[in-house]
Amino acid sequence: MGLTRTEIFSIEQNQLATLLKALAHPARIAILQRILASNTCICGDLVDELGLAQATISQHLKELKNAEIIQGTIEGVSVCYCINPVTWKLIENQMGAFLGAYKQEANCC
Amino acid sequence: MGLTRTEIFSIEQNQLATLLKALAHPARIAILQRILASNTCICGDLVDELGLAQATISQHLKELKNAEIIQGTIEGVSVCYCINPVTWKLIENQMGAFLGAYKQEANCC
DNA sequence: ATACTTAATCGTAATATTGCAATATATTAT
DNA sequence: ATAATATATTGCAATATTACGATTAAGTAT
Repeated sequence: MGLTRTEIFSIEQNQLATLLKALAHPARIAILQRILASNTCICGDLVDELGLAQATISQHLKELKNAEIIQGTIEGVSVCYCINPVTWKLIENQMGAFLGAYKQEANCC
Repeated sequence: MGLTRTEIFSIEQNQLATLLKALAHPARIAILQRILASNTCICGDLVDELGLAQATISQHLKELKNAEIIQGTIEGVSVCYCINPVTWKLIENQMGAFLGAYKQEANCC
């Protein structure tokens, strides 16, 4: 026990949960907002700007990369990260469908 | 260590992260989809329909309630859950702003 | 009151996450 | 080749999450 029983849920449910989990940390939201702000890619400026240790930032970046939410390219001695447009679109679509399924009705509990 | 350093992030970043964390589990997504499907409220049908123990479902419901994503009303011997429209709208707005901030540019890494 | 039904809570084991110092790796500059 | 810079990885401690059996609480029926 103590392990999410992914086998009893649909691919889509697991996929959306995984994507949301990757987003569900203030540091990772801050990292993404930082990337979104300067549309051009960014690297270890994050370490200076967020107040977290370099190892911690690197770990969060790795998680975002694993989820394919961002992608990084080596640029000389530093690494440039940017949004993965495919996954971003996927999140928009999946979340749009999920959130949009709610039709507010009068008779509720 | 081992504890999220919420103090270095903005209220909004922490709030969005908390909401997404509450959504970021396939069981909770399944529960919400079940509630969304029959717009009217639901109770322990969830225990029968999802393949998880009653205690586990109850715990997931509690988390969704804590995040104010759902609300429950006692209805006789059972409990009826439904979406909290205020929080749902909040998620839509916050996620919309967050995801919408991405403008796909040609020159990226 | 007793039995029954439904849901919440408690306790616990297994696993995952978060954060960071220390170290390793890789690229650039001298 | 050596030094400097930037990022990744490792190891570890603290904490959180997930799942479930067992129990409790609270309402309904007999």
